Amino acid sequence: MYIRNVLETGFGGTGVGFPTNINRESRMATTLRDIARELGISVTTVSRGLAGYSDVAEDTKARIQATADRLGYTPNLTARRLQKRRTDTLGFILPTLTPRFSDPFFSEFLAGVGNEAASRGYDLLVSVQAPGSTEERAAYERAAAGGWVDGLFVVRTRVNDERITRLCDGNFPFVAFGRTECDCEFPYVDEDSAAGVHQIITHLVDLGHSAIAFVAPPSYLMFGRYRIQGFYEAMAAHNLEVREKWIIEGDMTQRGGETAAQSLLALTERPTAIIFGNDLMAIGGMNGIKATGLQPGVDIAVGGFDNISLSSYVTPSLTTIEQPIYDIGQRLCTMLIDVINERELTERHVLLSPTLIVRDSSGPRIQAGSRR
Amino acid sequence: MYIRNVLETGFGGTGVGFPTNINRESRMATTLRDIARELGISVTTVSRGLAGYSDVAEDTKARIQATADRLGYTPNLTARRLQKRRTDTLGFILPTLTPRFSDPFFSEFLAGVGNEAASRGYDLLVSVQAPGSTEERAAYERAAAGGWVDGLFVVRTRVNDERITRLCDGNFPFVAFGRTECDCEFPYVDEDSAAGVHQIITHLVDLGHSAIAFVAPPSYLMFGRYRIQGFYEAMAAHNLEVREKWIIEGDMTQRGGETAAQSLLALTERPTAIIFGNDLMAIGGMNGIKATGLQPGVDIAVGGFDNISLSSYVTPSLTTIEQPIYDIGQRLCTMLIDVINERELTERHVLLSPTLIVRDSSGPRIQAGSRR
DNA sequence: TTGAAAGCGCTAACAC
DNA sequence: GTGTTAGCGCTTTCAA
Repeated sequence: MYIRNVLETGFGGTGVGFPTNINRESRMATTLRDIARELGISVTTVSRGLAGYSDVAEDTKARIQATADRLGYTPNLTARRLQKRRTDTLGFILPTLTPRFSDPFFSEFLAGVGNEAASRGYDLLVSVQAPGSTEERAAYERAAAGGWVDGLFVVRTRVNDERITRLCDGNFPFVAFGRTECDCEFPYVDEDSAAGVHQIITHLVDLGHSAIAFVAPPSYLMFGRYRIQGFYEAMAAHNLEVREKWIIEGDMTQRGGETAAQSLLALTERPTAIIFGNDLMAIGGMNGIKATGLQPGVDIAVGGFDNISLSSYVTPSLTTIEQPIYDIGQRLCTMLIDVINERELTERHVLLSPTLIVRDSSGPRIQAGSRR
Repeated sequence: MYIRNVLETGFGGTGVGFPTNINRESRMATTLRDIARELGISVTTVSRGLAGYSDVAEDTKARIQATADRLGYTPNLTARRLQKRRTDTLGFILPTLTPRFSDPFFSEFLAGVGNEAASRGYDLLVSVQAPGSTEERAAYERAAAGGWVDGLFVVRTRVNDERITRLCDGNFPFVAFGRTECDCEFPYVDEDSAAGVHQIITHLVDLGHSAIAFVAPPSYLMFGRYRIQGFYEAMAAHNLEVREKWIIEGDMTQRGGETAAQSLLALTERPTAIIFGNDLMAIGGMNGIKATGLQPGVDIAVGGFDNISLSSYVTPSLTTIEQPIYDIGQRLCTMLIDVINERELTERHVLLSPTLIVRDSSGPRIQAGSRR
């Protein structure tokens, strides 16, 4: 009726092109009611016809479908969500250390999650928040309150992760990439970081190294913790001395790796090999090494962690531990959807065995003590 | 009442711990009605009190707020959205060429958009779809139908971009990173790619190069088109001959750059310089060059495009054209929010001037004809 | 200053 | 098979 009036009293007279500001009006979406009115049947029947219920006559169904198509009907998701009390949306709160971050970790994870979500009919809501910030907490609070998203992905788990305790307390559906030391049980996928460090250290020892330094990920991150622990264990297992000066905490960025490498090389007693907590730092670190006039892979062995796609394209190519981020994203997505739908998970706790990728940066076999 | 029954007939008897499956129930969120009932006032008043309307008595307001806090009230966004007919959500359909993509472009853009969106109170809905696929089309169709998101970001615009024509036709709010050749007007931010190619070619010419090859971005992408055009123009401006064999279309990945470089070097008449359509290809390309025994930055000059954060960390460091992706994302986000709220944009069409970043890969000045 | 009523668009229980 | 009724949780006239 309202619309009728508008059309009838159009300023331009009939047949004359409307000014563009009419567009807003014309964008009024068709609803079930429009179809119902058009066909002279009830909204309910239209709803069920479209949903393919068996208790709707075949020919009514066909007529409904036809007018729906003609009118370009698309269901109003918001209304449907309100009614069904689920959003069919998965949430992902990206913990970015710096605002202008650019970590391949996230884009790869996003791809894995996103593809899987799309193919399962779920949307993905992404929020960018600094780890530990008030805003981050607020975002989790909002999620846990319900109605925002049906479930959450938690990545880069922290040693004492209040995000996770919060979600556990609220009994909100979520899955995590990584474990924690919190006292709660939740579904996760993680890579056995400690085992990864073991592998790379064994590799370096095999090559003749014993003076091995470690540029660790932040220790508040659970995988940082595991990698550091793994470092100590592996060194002990090989009867190697660990010098505290040879362990530096990095910030996961290239820049951080560069600085760390340089301060390591500025020591009077230099290591002959450096393991970096992630590939980004390793790549930056190799630059730092070059800047001091040494050659990574020749004068200093370098190892990374993650096997990001660029790691085979740097010079020297990076020896690293593979972490199948894309697959983990995909898998976590499947798990989360199962959790949301209260299906039993076949595996609630997945611990993946890492693979060592040997490339050039770890260099050839050396004679003990042959380095400067 | 329903719940009452459940509680009253609980199997365990009173005082006995409930089985964990009760949690689902306990997660029932507090609504306005709960607060209203608690206070013995109407839902309307609660709603307005919380919204801070001036026509609610100060002390009622305070009491409302207090119980809201106590009960841990969070508004049900879905209900609010249905009522307000806006989602406060921005959409971003990520066109990933390969499923397991890892393009720093996207994570940086996402960071820019995401931070801005968060600070403006908007959510970001991300969907991952192969460019040109049926699914991608469906996603845009759904968006244009309304109710899914309030506005869209379109990135990596295509020469003939049906996403854009669709959105224009439907008069749906969106902004684009890039222009198109479609016959419609829309708000965008773009970098002057042609000017960028000009700069890098001038730089190479200054260094003594004349045999310049180009590994172009896909020509269906608008910025690919511009960069190719820019290449021809700049070569013409410098009176340089363009050999068709020296122009190869790449796929924007490292692998693609590597292959392209190798086929270029396999020619009997080799270029002395190669410009790549983006940094990822340039990095891969440098690897391809090394694989044939030549040194990028010494035997062959290399230029990239984008200035991704890794480009200063590869060896040799990459001479490239800067593209401030993060800032563009931020700016586009502001624009989109303005479009959604029907505010006049100060600038509907932004064309940024690129900056040349000279590093090592373009090498030193050469004598004409001094290369093998 | 507060409340009753209507409605956003959809689905579902329950008649008929 | 189809329609009636109710309701998801919220906002917003309009009266009181």
